[in-house]
Amino acid sequence: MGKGIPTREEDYSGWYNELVKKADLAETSAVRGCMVIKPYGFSIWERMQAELDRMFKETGHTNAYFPVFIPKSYMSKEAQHVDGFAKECAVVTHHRLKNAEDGSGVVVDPEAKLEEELIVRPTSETVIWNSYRNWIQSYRDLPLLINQWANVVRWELRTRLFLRTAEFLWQEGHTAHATEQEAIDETEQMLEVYATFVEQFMAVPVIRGLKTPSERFAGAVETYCIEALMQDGKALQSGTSHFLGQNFARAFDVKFATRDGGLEHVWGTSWGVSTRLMGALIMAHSDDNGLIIPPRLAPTQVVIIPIFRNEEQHSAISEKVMEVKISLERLGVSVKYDDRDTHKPGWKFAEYELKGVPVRLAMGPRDLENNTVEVARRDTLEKQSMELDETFPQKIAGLLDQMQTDIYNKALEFQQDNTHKIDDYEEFKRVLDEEGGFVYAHWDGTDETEAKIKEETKATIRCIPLNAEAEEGKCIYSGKPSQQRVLFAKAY
RNA sequence: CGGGGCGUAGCGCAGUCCGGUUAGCGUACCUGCUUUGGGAGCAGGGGGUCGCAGGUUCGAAUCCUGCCGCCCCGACCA
Repeated sequence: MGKGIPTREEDYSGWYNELVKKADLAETSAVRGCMVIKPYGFSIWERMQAELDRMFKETGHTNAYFPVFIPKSYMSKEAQHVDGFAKECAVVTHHRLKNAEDGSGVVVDPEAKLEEELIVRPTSETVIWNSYRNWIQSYRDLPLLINQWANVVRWELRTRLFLRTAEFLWQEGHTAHATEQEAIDETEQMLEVYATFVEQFMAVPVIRGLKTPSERFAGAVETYCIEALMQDGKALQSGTSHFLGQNFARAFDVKFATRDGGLEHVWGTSWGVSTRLMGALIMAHSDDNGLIIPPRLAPTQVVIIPIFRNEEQHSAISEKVMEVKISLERLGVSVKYDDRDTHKPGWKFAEYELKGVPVRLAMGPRDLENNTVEVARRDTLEKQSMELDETFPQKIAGLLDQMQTDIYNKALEFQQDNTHKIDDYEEFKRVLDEEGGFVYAHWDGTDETEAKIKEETKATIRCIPLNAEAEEGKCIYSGKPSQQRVLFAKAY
């Protein structure tokens, strides 16, 4: 493509990195591992937030906000939790700077050392459950259904824009329930909310499943996840929903009086999706010309570009375009009219292609004369001339719906074409090495086998699929009996 | 933390081996004219602590020493 972005074929990760930057989604910052999300990238994230937030509220959740700092002692209250996160925590040790005595700048004031260090939250279970102790007294206080939109910090060794950054934006739901079953139902419900969002808005098909014990969230009894397949054949974990059992309730002593006068620990869940979804969106659909954004998430669904030689033509076209714009907006379509005379039409065509605007309308003197407009769709790059009659707005709205479906179906077809059922370990290794994709294979259920396979193939068990058919088989590695196939892939 | 690579204009790079005019090219930016149905053309213009600090030298982007930062590959991870 024109702007020096490598093709996917040449250099997939180079393509991804350059696309993120050239499409104005994000850039690296002065702080190692942290990104600046630029206005266009953030507007897509805001579309995701808006739809997810609506879905959370429809399922009874309310938003709240908890502190970015966690007292160090909280982290160690749940033993597995601290094991999972200890290695990647940013720690605040002082609260003041002072001028250096040699005039070289500012230094940390040793006098200002904190009594107890503060951890910059890598996730908020501990600080939230500490509050829940006071919020929950009785079965009447349950269920407690809270969501938080926040930033978190995990000191990752190697980072990539959106896919893995030291600081990232996400939402984290934290709920408390009177019964185990109700908490499990909540965990499963939120997994389904995520799957629905990713499939219906992001147009990315996902596999719903359970993590193996080794991949489970630190402190969870069970971790549910959705896994998506990217164009390079690698899997991306796109959302997780955890059943916490009574682990955090015990760690933070959160008990409630039951209806019959007893005193019990509450049952918890937590669930989250992050700006990593931006990475999934980019990698699932985009091509060598730039981004492809599904209409339901596109900040701008239709861009209109005028083609004119003089001011007279410009104003005549603008007048017509305004009518079209209003008629589309009436149907809920978001429209941008770009009549800047600082860039030529060809430049704008390339620019909006790079940014993935789903539909482009171009109107020039010829169109004005014939009462037509050129309609180009981003996903297929097809162009056609359409009559500007009273059915036109409906046709564009219909086209956007069609594109949403087509983009999903293309991704689904790719996923199906790259999903294999394999029973022979040599074939298993060959496919993962040469072709990538999802591989369904039998597993004996042990950590040892999982670790060995990871060591030998770099592939991990992405999940134990939900609703899979029971099937007698033999573990692909050990040959021991297995009741069900699990999903293997190399992952981000 | 191990291995490799790189720091020169907003971005992408050449120049460094072998020290020597005023540090150069593409792109982007500014001005003007011509252009405008797929990233325009011509002319003119602005923009540089050559990563930082020290050293060698008449003279350092270039040689020496030390430091810093970034990227890629591994281990860790949403």
